[in-house]
Amino acid sequence: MSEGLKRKLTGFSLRNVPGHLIRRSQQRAVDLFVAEVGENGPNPRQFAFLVNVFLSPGLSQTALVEASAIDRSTLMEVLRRMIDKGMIRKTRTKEDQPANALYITDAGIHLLENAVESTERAQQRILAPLPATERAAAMKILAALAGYGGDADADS
Amino acid sequence: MSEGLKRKLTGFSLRNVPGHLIRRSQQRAVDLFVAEVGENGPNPRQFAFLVNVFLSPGLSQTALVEASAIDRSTLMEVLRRMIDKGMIRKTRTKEDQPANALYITDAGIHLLENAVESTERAQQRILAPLPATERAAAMKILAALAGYGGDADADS
DNA sequence: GCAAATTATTCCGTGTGCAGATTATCGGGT
DNA sequence: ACCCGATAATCTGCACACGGAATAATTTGC
Repeated sequence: MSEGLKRKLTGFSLRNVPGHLIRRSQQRAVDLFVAEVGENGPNPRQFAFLVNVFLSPGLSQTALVEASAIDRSTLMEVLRRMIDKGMIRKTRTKEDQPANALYITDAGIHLLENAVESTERAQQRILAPLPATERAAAMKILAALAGYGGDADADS
Repeated sequence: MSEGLKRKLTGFSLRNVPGHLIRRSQQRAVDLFVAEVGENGPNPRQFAFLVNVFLSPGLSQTALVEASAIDRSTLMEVLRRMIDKGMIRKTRTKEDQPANALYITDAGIHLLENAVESTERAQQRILAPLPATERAAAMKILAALAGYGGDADADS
């Protein structure tokens, strides 16, 4: 029964599967981020979130879910930890919706400040295997693969 | 204190951060995989693992960790589920190391057989946002970003 | 033949990711 | 004042991801 399968799969290599390459790239990107920013600093998700809250203080969680592409359930956990560590402040806005308004704290700003440089280094290292001339093209390709197709809205 | 930060971060967009684009691409790739292969079929990790076990029966978990790029701890869980569902069989090889030898079952082969076509469709859809002429270049770039640099060994 | 080094597996704790159900808060209609 | 619908947040359950510690099986040194 597996004869046809064998024929189809001999010579098969994960290295020719786009999804696999993307996953490996993601693993490597996170590794480099952590290596540059370090244990104490924010992780990639926290960094993205901190930036968004810094740039748009007072937004609700839902708004930030869209801005930072973190699932709402995941965000609950991430937020809890960031609030515990004092990077973010959450206040129930009585006036508005049943929504929370989120603000970055001074400690959060400090953390962000320290992380900006190393984050940039990490991003450079992510693209480092590519010749400098191809990096812009790579970014375009990644944007396409990420589903950012000719739109203007969505992420910040 | 945050004045310098503001200068550095105004105009900042996650869309210009390679790591973010890679993450989004990965999310999209998994979505497409699940959409094509369906609920009952294997997920991307299971598929990669099944193929590797099918092509190299009797390998140990450690060997397969390297082949399929799944962390050893994660593999424990993934394996447990696959064994529960009867896709994989595990036997303690008394002769060899303190290692387990893994084999795909008939049910696993059947599952794999059903998933091959839809997996291919999923991979095509992943690259679909790119013009056909750029897809080969994209694969090269992804391989580089994944850290597959000019080697020959490693993954199957 | 037995203790020690070696290697593979397993366990544990923490964190991300996501879908579905539930709860909380508000506005409006009556 | 009370119910209703809408929206935001929260909770629950499952799955992946990964490091470090503990455990099991084997081989080597003596």
